[in-house]
Amino acid sequence: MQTETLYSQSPPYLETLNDPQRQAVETLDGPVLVLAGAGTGKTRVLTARLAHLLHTGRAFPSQILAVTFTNKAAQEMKERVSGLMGGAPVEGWWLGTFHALSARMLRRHADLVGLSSNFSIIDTDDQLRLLKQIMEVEGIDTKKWVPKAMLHFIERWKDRGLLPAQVGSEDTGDLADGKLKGLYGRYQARLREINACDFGDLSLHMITILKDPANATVLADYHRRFRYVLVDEYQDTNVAQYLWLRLLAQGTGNICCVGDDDQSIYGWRGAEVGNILRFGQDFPGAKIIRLEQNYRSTNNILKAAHAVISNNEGRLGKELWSDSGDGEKIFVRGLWDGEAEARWIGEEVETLQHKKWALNDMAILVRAGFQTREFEERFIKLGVPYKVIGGPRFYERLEIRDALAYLRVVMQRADDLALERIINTPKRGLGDSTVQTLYAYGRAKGIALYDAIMDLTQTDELRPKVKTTLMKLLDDFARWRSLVDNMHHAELAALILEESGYMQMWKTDKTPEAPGRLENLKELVSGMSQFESLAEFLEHIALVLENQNTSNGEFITIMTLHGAKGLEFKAVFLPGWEEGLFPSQRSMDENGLKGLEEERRLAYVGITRARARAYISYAANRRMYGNWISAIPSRFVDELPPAYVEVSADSGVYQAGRSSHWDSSGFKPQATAPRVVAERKVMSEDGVILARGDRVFHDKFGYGKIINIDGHKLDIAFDKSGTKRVMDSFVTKA
DNA sequence: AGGTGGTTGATTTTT
DNA sequence: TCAACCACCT
Repeated sequence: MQTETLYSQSPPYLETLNDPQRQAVETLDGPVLVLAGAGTGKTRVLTARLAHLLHTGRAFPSQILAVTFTNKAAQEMKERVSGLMGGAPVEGWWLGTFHALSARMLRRHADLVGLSSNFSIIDTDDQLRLLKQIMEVEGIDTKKWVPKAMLHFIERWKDRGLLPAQVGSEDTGDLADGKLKGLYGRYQARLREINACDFGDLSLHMITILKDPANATVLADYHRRFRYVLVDEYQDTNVAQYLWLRLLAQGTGNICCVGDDDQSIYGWRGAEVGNILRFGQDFPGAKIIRLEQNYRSTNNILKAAHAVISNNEGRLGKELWSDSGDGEKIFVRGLWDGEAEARWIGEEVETLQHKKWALNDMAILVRAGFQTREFEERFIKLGVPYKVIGGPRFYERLEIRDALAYLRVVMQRADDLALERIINTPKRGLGDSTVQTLYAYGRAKGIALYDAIMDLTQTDELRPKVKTTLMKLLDDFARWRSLVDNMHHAELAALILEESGYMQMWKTDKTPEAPGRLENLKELVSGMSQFESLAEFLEHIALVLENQNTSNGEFITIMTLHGAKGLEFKAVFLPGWEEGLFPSQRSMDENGLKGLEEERRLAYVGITRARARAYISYAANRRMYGNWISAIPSRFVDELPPAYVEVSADSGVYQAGRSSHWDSSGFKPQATAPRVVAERKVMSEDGVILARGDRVFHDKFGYGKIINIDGHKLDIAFDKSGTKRVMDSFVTKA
């Protein structure tokens, strides 16, 4: 691709860009939305744009606010821009995730929302414990109202930028006996008391600060500071983040958002596709630039993906193309059951290996985590090395969280959640009842647990043994705290873990996990050295720590579709394309058309991960939660145009496409309602014509009666296994 | 404090 | 089906 430097007047980072890319880089003023389709060189544009701002002298690094969603993206941007700028590290700019940047700002203004600047950032686990405690105090039945579900509502309110007072009572309904709004208020108050924020608070508090006229100088200061705002993955922003961006970008109005509405797949955790769809209205005078030339996939793959996503209504619209030729068709395969599916994929993987394709070039992308098992079992049997991406992160591990809790209490004695976590770990004989007494006292006095212990150990209210233990614990913490400034934090951490008896606890533990946990603790301590201070380390743990993929070598990747966003593989396997599994029933039940469209975007993401080959499969029977479900192929399979796919099916399995003319009469799948088409003649396995009311026999479910006919799909009330939907070719007339 | 049986309920995940 | 959680028991 390296051509003559005929246009060498322009800086090198501009030369290899295509026209729209170049436009996206050079349109610096005013609001710009770059609609960057999959594989269209988004990162190149982002980094070139940053380089351009610096190169042209439009801005110093410190005048640029560049926001990403993940630390990985932030890191990559940092490295690549520095590469474009001739290797010099770019210092002093505001580049990071929404959360990290918000935290950085909030630490400067914490007092404006009643926090002090050393606030803790709590994770989901702590959030849940906190809410549960509040619910118990408020006398709400935590069986009937599951704290996790209640927390979900609170988080969605936060995502929408709503403070407790702004939540409409119609939003809460009878949730938690109609007390959820109040619980949200208590939850926020409690967070303030323990000087902590949850993730949502980071942006929420900043919005509160920035939009309060009393803090006009703070806002003005940021406006003066940030001349250019750049946002990656804009389709994943929630309303609070949108408000945050709008407030900060108001100064110059120079905001550039990059994203792809067709790849918005995080609606369930508050992302608002509407943000990107409404960009033109939200930022008047906005330029919209489309990147549609794809450098990743063949045209068959792009066209098939486009055909699927075209069924969505809420789109800005864009069609990818490539100059790399049509390539191979997508393989669509129907199989008998999940096991057959795994076997088939295993065979295809081996075939590709014989063709000298590397395992690292292949991935299996599933809708839900439980689907990985069948493939793991198969690959173990075949001796094919694989790796499942996902699962618990390092810092989510029990022992790491315990260790961090010790450090948190050292740093911030008001951190009740942390103290509660380790007060009796290792076992010190401080049971539930003791903790309850301490909490009750603290609540009554309105003081932190730590201070409650200080008070109560001065009295005779506690049993002597408990009192001594607590005094010893306070003593320990006081000593550790006194060492913070005089000792290297990694050493201090090791000392704390040793002196507290925490290390000893795992050394004496005889469970098989214990050695691994000790290993992790050592890793934690040694990993601390690369940070300046304990405070910086804790911030990093809370906001920045990545799941590192350290392992190398040859393996096929198994992961969820969500996890695959942004990645690409030469060959991609997409199993489980069945109604109910993908699109997920729950998604459709809970969010109707919106849910279905998000599932469809997920399908789009999946297909567009493939460079050269894509395999899509569905099983006619699948075991779910212990019983067999007969499944029908996903509607997304039907949405793949025959021209771009090669369809085949095991004998006895309904073949998508071939006989799909049954629904070719202008019939469009509906979002929520079951498909209903005119009743017509259908045939059993042996060619006998079936009608509603007929008794039939099914291999797995036994005898039953047809209660409804929908195309080739029959609703059958089985005598033993209830009503199920099966394909006509699976039954015989009884 | 530690073990057991019975119930429940079960996507997607970053920070 | 199966794992996680909790109430209850020893």
